[in-house]
Amino acid sequence: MQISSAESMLMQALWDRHPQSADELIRTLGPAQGWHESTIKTLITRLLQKQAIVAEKDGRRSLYAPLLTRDEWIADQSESLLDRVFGGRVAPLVAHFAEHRKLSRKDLAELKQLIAEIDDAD
Amino acid sequence: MQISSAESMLMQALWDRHPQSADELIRTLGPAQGWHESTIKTLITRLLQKQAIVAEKDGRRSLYAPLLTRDEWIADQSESLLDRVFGGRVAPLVAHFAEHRKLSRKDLAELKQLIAEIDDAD
DNA sequence: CTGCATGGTTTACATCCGTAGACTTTCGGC
DNA sequence: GCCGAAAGTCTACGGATGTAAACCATGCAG
Repeated sequence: MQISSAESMLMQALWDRHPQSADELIRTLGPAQGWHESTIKTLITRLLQKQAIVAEKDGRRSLYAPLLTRDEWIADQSESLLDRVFGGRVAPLVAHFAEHRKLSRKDLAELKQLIAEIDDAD
Repeated sequence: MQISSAESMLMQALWDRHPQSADELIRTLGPAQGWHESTIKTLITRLLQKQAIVAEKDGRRSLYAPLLTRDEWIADQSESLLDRVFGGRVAPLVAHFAEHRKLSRKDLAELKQLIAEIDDAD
C-alpha cells in the first residue's frame, strides 16, 4: 500500500510526536499545510485503512500512532527513487547532488566521516 | 507539469535514443513494459501535451524527441525526494543508503573519488 | 434527561494515472 | 481515383489523490 504525499505529511507529524488526537493534528497541520479540518479527518481515515497508523481509544476520542515506521517509509521512498531514476546505483545519485552543488561543506564532512567508518568496518 | 511514472519510462527510451517514431517506441516499449499499442499512443499524447517531448514531421508520421532533458528530470526527482524525505539534507540520504548496505564496494570507491575531486576543486 | 460540542463516518467531486478500445485521417499502391 | 494499412485523435473507465462538506453518534454540561 502506498502512502500519498499529503498522507506522508500527516505521518511526519505522528513520527515527530505520538500518539496524537485528531484535534491536535488538526490544530497543528491545519495551519501549517493550509488544510481544513475535514481534509485531515479524511487523511486519518485513509491512513487507518492503509494500516499505516493505529487508533487507540482514549475515552470519547482516539489517539493515533504510526504503525509504519519512518525508517520503513524512508527506505521505501529512497529505493523507489534509486531504482526509477538512478538504475539502482548509489554513486550516480551522490554524483548528481555533487554536480548540482547540493553538497554543503557539512555534508561533505559527514560523508567523509561516513566513508571512513564503512571502510573501517570492512 | 509532472511526468508520471509510466510516462517516464517512455522518456527514458527517448533519452536513450531520439528521435524515434511511434512505431519504434511501440515495438520496443510494448514488449518491455507489457503495454499495448494504444497505451503507448496515449502516453505520447500526454507527453506532448505536457511539452515534455516534441514531434517533428517526417512525411506521414512523426518523430518524437525529448524536450525535457534527462538531467532536468533527474534533478527534479532528486530534489523532490530530498525535500520530502530528508529535509533537504544530503548526508542523511547517503547515510541511509550506507546503513542499509546499499553501498557496493564500487559505490564506495566512486564516492571516495568524488569527494576527493570536490575537495580538490575547493 | 437533553441538546450541543466534539469526534468520527459517509459522500462528493475534480483531476491524474494506467490502461486501452474506437474512430479518423491520410498516403502510398493498385 | 479508391482502399487499406499505418499513424494519430477521441473516448472510456476504474482507482488514487487532494480537498472538503454533510451527516451521525455520544458523552458532558446544564
